[in-house]
Amino acid sequence: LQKPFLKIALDVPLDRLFDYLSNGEIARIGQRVLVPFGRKELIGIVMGSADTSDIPVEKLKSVIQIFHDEPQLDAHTLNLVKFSADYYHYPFGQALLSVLPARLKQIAPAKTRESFIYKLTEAGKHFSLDALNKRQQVLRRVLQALQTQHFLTDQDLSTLSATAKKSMQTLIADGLALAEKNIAKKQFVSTHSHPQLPALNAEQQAAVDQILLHKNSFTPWLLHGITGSGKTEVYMRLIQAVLLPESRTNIDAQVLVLVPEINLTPQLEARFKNRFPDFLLVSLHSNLSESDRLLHWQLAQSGEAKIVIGTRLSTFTPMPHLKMLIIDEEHDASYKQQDSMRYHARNVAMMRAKRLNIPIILGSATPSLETWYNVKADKYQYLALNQRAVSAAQLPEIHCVDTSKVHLQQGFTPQLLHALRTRLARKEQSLIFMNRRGFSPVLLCSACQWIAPCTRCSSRLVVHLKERKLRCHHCNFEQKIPLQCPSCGNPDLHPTGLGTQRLEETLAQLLPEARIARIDRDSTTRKNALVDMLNRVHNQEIDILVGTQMLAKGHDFPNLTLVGVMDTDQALYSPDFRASERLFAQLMQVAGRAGRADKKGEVLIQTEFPFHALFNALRTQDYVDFANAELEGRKLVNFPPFVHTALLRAESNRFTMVMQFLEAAFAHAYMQHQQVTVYEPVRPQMERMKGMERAHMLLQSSSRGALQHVLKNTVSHLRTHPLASKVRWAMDVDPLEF
DNA sequence: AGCACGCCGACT
DNA sequence: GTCGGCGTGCTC
Repeated sequence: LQKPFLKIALDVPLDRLFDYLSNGEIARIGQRVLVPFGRKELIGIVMGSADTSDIPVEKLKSVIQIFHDEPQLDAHTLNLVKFSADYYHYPFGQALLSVLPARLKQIAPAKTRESFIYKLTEAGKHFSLDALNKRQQVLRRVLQALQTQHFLTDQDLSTLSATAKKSMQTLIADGLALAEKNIAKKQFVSTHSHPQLPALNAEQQAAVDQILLHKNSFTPWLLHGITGSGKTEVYMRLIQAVLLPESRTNIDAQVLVLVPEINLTPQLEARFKNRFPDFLLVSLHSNLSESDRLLHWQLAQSGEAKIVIGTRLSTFTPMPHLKMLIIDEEHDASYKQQDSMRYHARNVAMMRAKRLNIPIILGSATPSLETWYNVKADKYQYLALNQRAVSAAQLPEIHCVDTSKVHLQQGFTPQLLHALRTRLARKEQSLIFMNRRGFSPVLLCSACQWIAPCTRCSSRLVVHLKERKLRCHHCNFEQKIPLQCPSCGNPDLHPTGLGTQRLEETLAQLLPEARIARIDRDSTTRKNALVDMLNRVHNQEIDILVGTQMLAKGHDFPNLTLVGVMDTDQALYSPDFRASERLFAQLMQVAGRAGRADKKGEVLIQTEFPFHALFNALRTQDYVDFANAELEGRKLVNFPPFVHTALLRAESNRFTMVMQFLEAAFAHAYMQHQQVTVYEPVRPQMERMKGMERAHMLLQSSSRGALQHVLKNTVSHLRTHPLASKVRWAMDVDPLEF
């Protein structure tokens, strides 16, 4: 680009590009630049050039620096971000800059950390340790390590000794060792030998064959496999086929695997690394340090990393040779970004696959209804894995226990207690699962029914007995437990409701001989606490596990044969129309924890509604039945996925401003298009949050195009509205929660 | 969003 | 006398 005016995208909430004078150097589209902006300097991305500018020339500033030595963002990535920014009605510049790792948004030129691997020279190989002075201990150890391990990384050295790097420099100076600059091999090379591939069952083989028949064109697949049916093995076979094609035409292929935002990433990563020792694999998630994040991102962008495993934030990572997309647990809610650009990673990935004309595989045991709807509409191809890959493993038996008909002992039915005692006697493990929502213990006054509220949120404070504190789970506000009721002065205040803490204590009382561990957000805040706890479970040091969602995923406990589900009834009749979909997915997952090895599992669900359709479908582990019925219900009341929705969210410390803003939006959007229904602004369940008053306005249409049209007009109108800068607002397209 | 400029109240 | 409150307006 040699034209005099450059169009630059910047990380500012103004939905336009900014014109700058070229500094005379040749800039390319997608290149990183440094420009003056107001009183500051900002990093921007070159989006184009022009011979003219709408801004008077005297107001234009000049580009400060063009980062010539860096690779620029490719056209596909730029287009994908452009599409997403339009679809989610978010300023393009902010969307684009958010794709970059934070290091690239800083002014200092991004330096890739130099790293080396160290080897012995020929002289070093024949060097005898006896020639060393007795006091040169570190030197001796480094040499010894080199002679046994062929090469060492910087990381190896630092674990060897704090001064090992110095010793290595001595060895290099003496000509005994040499350093090879090699980013890629640094911490990624695995010394494992090729493992024996596990045999595929017929369904797995069919899935692999089918997908590979269409591996060179855009084909969305739903891989529907129950827990333990071997979805991951199917992914790995596909990756292998894409990275190592028989007709070596694709030698530069890359694969992106998206996973939910939970701590199973390290396990999955290890499994993939072990399977593909010859391919550079990198991960991208929020727990990486900034420098690792940059390094991994650059390795993906350069094409050196062949496999990228990442959470939602890696959706837009540039990958020049991307040949296949895999979305594991595609129904997981963590794929939806809940702030800034509120994109859905699965849907963006779908668009990415379409534009690249490559296959995309959505894997799940309990697909989202949206995906199921697309399967039924023949938009996605359907593949089922109905057998557990370990053939000896059996499905658990699922029973409901009617809590309305029996006497409860502190929340427990006699049946569940009996089942727990049986496992204790048999030295098997049990899991007590509860849905956190609404069943945390609150502080209740026995005289006037006062319940301790949060002053900043419309929620109740949760009792934490061990810390003797009340805490808000939304804003982390804390206070001491009051000695008497602030409303009537009654000193008799007690915790009510079944929190996990109370559950743990109750169980300890009822089953004093049991060794109990509680796993939830409070008990696992310490680093490694979760890992320690899981290890204790594996070592049979725990009889009963008590916990929330965290337990439902990814952990395999061979000796666990009973799952008790405490109380989930509020989700059955929740005002949130997705609550039952989530509950079903959760219970399917937690049921999968029971009896994974050769021991048959049992699941006991305590409920007042044992004949609810959801439990019927669960008993037979029949997702298809459940999904069809649920879809039918959504169709009757015209809910997603039968209509497309968008939610204009707004909040401010002053409620009247929120409403004024939303009323203005309503007036503008209402009756703008006959196919789009606009609802009056209303307050959400959580009307107040962190001291902010909230409200929102729903827009809905059976036509995505019509809805987009109204959203576009409304958002651009709102951007110039005087209240837009006083109210915090966001357009949430395809919202998950209302 | 930042970050300025700008005009009115309680402080060494 | 000034330090600082946050209202308004701009950024190529």
